[in-house]
Amino acid sequence: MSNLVMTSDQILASARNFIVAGGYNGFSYADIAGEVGIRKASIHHHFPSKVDLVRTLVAHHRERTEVSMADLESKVPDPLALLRTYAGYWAKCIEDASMPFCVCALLASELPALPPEVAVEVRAYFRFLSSWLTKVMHRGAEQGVLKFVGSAELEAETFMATVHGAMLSARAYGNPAIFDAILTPTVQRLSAKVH
Amino acid sequence: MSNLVMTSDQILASARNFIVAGGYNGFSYADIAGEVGIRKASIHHHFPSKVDLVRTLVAHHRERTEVSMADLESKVPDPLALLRTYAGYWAKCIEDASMPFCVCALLASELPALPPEVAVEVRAYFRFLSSWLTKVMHRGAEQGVLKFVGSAELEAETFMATVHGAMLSARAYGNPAIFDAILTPTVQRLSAKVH
DNA sequence: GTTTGTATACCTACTAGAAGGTAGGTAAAG
DNA sequence: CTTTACCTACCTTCTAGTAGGTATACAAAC
Repeated sequence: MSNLVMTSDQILASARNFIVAGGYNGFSYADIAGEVGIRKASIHHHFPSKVDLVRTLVAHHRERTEVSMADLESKVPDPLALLRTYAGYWAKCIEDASMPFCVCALLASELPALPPEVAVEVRAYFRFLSSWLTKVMHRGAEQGVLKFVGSAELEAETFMATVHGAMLSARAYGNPAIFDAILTPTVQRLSAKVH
Repeated sequence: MSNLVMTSDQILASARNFIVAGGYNGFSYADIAGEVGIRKASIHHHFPSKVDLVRTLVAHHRERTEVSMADLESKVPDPLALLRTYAGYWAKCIEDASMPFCVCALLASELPALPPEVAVEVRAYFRFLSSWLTKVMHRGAEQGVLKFVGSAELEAETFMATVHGAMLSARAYGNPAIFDAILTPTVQRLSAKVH
């Protein structure tokens, strides 16, 4: 049983890496089998179809993100510090190449060609992230630690867009540092202090 | 000859639509053949390999973008209006679904899995767009029509990231309006007037 | 405490179809 | 009579997915 969980986790981790590199159609069961060290048919034992595999992967990713965010909120109460920590988390993932792109952002880019079951999960991730950021923006404005012109919703959407776009630029330039170069001033601009 | 050009243009247009929907591995020669109304082998007559086809497509896209931008600069001299027009162009493409995503942005997202010949062209597009936006930012600051804290380069990178991220959000939400909702205030924020 | 049943985790071997690509032919235009 | 634009027919490799087998573990039944 513990062996099962290990292998299925290895399959999910391998699939995540492949998707982050090349999207839904950028990998095959044979690729994963080669990396994990099992046979193609064994992957079908854990995940009957490719759709099952990727749907599970995205659902788990969203659930883990939800837990991480709740965790972060309790540890880092200040909304500005929260945004800094969030941006810093991605900066680290990109810089050490452990997760050079958000798996959901990549899948979202090919959303029209995605199996519907996967598309649903991807949209759910975006909705969660957007609502979480909106909450943070709202709280920051209330506490007077964040300052912006539009609504909290709009500011959250703009922030999320900048994060995803900065990931893309880091990849296009082959320069991880550009992510932090964009995000640090973007977070700073939201600060109510100095200016 | 004119018949040839027409067909090869149809092939490129079809390939562009497929890539915009699902990326490099999201379509096949059979898909294009079906859409254009010719046989698979005929595509190989115009483009010997898939790499040739996509490399040509991206190269043409960059060249046309370069011409369009030069054109735009002569018609719209004001840097702020230039940014507004650029954002408005994409807003229109997304809203009428004629080009709901930038083909180079999509390919950039799967850059690590792309054939090197294609990757080179995609990076060239990003470098061009970045340098063009930097030029616009620089000129805008000189003329006193644009105002920002960091360097023109950084502001250009941030703007480009926001554009690409806003495209992604529009796609993820299935809501074209979110692009304009993000971009209009983003451009406005760069204006030296009012605030 | 063997035996028997059942589930898990993997395997080899296979299938049908789709992938990119080739060989070689035809019809028309210059 | 050569080039262009297209075709049919084919090839090889890869694709997701299936069928059916084996080894192991952990039970309950005798």
